[in-house]
Formats: sequence, C-alpha cells, structure tokens
Amino acid sequence: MNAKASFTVSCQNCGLNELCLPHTLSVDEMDEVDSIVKRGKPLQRGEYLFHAGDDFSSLFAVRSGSIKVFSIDDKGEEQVIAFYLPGEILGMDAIDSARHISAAKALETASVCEIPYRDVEKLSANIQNLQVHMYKLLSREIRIDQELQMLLAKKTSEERIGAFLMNLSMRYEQRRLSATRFRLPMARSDIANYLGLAVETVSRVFTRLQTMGVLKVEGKEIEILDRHSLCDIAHLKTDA
Amino acid sequence: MNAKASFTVSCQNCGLNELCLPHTLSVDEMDEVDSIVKRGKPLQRGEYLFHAGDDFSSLFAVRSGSIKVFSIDDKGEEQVIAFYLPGEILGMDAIDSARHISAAKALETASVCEIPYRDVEKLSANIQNLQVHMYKLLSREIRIDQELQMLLAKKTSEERIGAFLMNLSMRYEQRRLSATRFRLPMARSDIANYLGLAVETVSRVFTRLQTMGVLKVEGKEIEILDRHSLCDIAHLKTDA
DNA sequence: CGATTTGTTGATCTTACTCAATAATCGTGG
DNA sequence: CCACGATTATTGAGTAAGATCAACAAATCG
Repeated sequence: MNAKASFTVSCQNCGLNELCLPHTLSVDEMDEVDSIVKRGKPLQRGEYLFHAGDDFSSLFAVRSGSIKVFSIDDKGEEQVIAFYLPGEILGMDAIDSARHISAAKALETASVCEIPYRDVEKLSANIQNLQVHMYKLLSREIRIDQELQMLLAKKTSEERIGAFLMNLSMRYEQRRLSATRFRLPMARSDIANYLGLAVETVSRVFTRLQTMGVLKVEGKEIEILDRHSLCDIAHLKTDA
Repeated sequence: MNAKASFTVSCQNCGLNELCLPHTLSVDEMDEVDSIVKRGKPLQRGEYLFHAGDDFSSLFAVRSGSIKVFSIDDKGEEQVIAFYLPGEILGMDAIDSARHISAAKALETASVCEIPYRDVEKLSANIQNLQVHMYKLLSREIRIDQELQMLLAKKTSEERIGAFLMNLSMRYEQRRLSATRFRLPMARSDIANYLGLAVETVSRVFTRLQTMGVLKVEGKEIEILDRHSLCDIAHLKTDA
C-alpha cells in the first residue's frame, strides 16, 4: 500500500510515470528519483523551454499542456520534430552532443518538470532498474522516430493525417483522457510542417474526413466519429 | 602504450570503436567489454541477421560489409529504415519492446559482432563510463533519425540524394576510407525506398548530378567530383 | 552464354504545392 | 463586453515535382 501510494504521488506530481514505470522501482528508489526532479514554473504559450544551441543539462517531463520541439533549417524555415504531451519526456536527443540542436516551445500554458541529466547518470548507475528503464525510454524514442520516417517516406496526405490523429488519440487514451474527443494544441501549420505537407492540404484532408463522416472538426476541437475507418485510412495494423 | 594497444585491438577486431570510444574506458574496462563481444560468423549477401518479430537479445556491431534494416508495411511493402556501415551499431530500436520490429539483412558479404544485451546492461551498471557511452549512442541514433525525418518532410529529390551521398561520404571518411570514391553497397531501389522516392527518380537525379559534373556514377561506383557543390545541392550547413 | 534482375530513359498522369481570395478565430485594448 | 486588427484556417484555380507505366539497356549470375 505504501508503495502504491508513493507511485501515485510520483505520477500526479510530475508525470514521472514515464520515467518510473510502476513495479520496476522500490518505494525508496522512487523517492530518490523524485528527489532529483525539480518542479518547473509554468510556461506561457510561446515561451521557450530551451533554444537551439543551448547547453544540454536536463531532460524535461511534461506535466500539463504541450510542447513543440523544432529546429530551424538553412533557409530559416521552422522544422517541427515532435509534439510532447503530458507524461512524456523530451530532450533525449541532446545527450550525445551535450547541446540542444532543436528548440522547445510551449504550445499552450504548460507545466514541466526538470530532471537534471547529471543526476540521472549518477542515480541510474546505482539503481539498476532506473538504468534499464532509461535504455528503454531512449530506445522507444528511436522506434517512434523510425515510425514517423516510414510515414513521411511512403504515405499519402490522408494516411499521414489519419495516422497523426490516431497517434494523438492513443496517447491521450494512455493518459486516461478521451481517445475520441480532444483539442489539438498545435496550429494547422505545425501539423503540416510536422507531416511534411502544406497547410492547405491539412485543411482539405480535415474537410474531406469530415465529409466522409469519420471526423468532426470544429477549429481545434476534434471528435473521432469512426475510429475503425480512421484506422483503415491511416493503414494501421492496430485497430479500434 | 598498453592502453593504446588495447584500444587498437578492440577497434580492429570488431568495430568496437563505436561502443568504446578512445580515452573513456581504462584498459581493464576495455578488456571486460571485449570479453562479452562474440565474433560473428560472416553473413552472405541476402542473409538475415534477424527477422521482424524475433526476440531481441543482442546489439550488433558491423565489422565489415553493410547491413540494411527494414520493416514490412501493411501491404507487404518493404520500408528501408537504415543502412549500417562498418563500425556502426544496430538493434537499439528493439530494446524497449524486447522484440525486433524490423529485419536486418546483409547487402554484401558482411562480418558482424554480437553484443549480448543482458551483458551490456550488467556491465554498464558497473562501468559508469560505459553507461554514459550507451546513453550517448542511443541519443545519437535519435538525432540521426530526426535528421532523416527533416529530410523526408521538406527536401526535394535532389536535396535528398545530395544529403544521402554526403552522409555516406562523411561516414566513410570517419572510418578512414575515401570520402570521394566509394561503392554504394545497396541497390537503387533501396536508396529510393529509404529516401521516399521512386527508383526512376533516383536514377534521373544521379544522371543529372553527373551531367552537372558534380558526380561520376558508374553503376554502384561513385566519385564525388565537386564536394562543395554537392553540399550546396544538399543544402547542408556543413561543407567540404 | 542465355536468363533474370537491376538500372536508365521517355511519355503521361496524379498528388499535393503554390498563389490568391475569403472567412473565421483570437487577442487586445477601448 | 465589444470592436478592431492580426493571425489562422478554408476554399478554389492553376502548376509543378515526382510517380507511374512502358520500353529498352546493362549488369549479374548460374
């Protein structure tokens, strides 16, 4: 019971369920991990968590709100790399070079916990399960990036949007939020940029999916009316 | 001197310079790492290192030759995820799920070392520097994947091919091989698949780059005649 | 050396981009 | 709270980059 309580506290305070999966750490270990996490001040919409070129010193766990990670290409164009939702961890791409190549910006009011990386290194050297978990976290990020690669290399605009919405849906569901009704925290232009499409194409596909009765779109509010069809459109193995 | 000698041995025997960067591990630690690495039997062209769905148990270091990693999509289409050259490590995407989602196949006769993952976990818990290095390795893979994402999301066919060739060139250079003359170990169809293009487009861009005098293409033999122009075409910040 | 696979080139077609105009939404200050 | 300007989203028309289809050439392999 004590263990359960501690886990719940971790979860609710800083989205650490991602960093500390249930049952892998003891209560004491969990407390140790908790102790290195700094409660972050809330970010306002548009505020930066870090900029490209900044020294890397911490990972960040999103507690609430959402964060856009992007870099700027040679022509000064923004390149959206990822969106992070509550419970997710960002910054892992900067470990190798010890420098952020991309920037992170709040898409809406957001609260973020800072996890000093030196402490993660130190602690994970002592807590075997934390090390194992860190390897998995990093590995998962690789797999997610590879899936996006495949999306960008081969899929049509409809498949991209379908897969994107299903992906958001599943991530919200994991966080015990509605899988069928949610608010898109990002602008159409961010979605387009992320999926390698033009804004107009995103708009058109939304309209088309709505006409097909698969989706209800009201600005940023999304309702998935036909999860099964959306999966088909996205050509996902996974199904509702 | 002893240290140097040991490092050299590690390097030459199994491409472990990737796993064990110089100066981060002591001679003894290096020996320990060496001891867990299994010399692999050589693979023939077309042979599999692992299949999609296989249990994950090891990382692999390419000693010689080259390996193609790919998965099969819903329609049975191959999706090339990455090419691995001598000195590079593959398999890291499978740590999280403990199962390979993609397959790895030799593009030519190749020699590969097997690094049992359980041993990596155990050893890196004791050798802090190895843990630090593993984090970096995983983080680097994330960054590489993100760069490919950006390529696929925004770049033209010419930029993709240019960046692809420059990328190979730099990787060969790192391995002290010629940066300007090399043999493409993969088929045009693999390049096309990897870059999200049609085979015909790859062919045409090669021809065009040759006409421009940037490249000399003779089947799989490539000579970069004008590194600077190729960088420009690829829109890379990095330059010859 | 012939068969099969792999690569090149040409002609046509399609998807998604660009440009342009309009509509809706958001944020701010009166 | 409403009005205004600014940003963001939608829709339409025309265009272009790259895909597809098809034929042929070259390399590879048994």
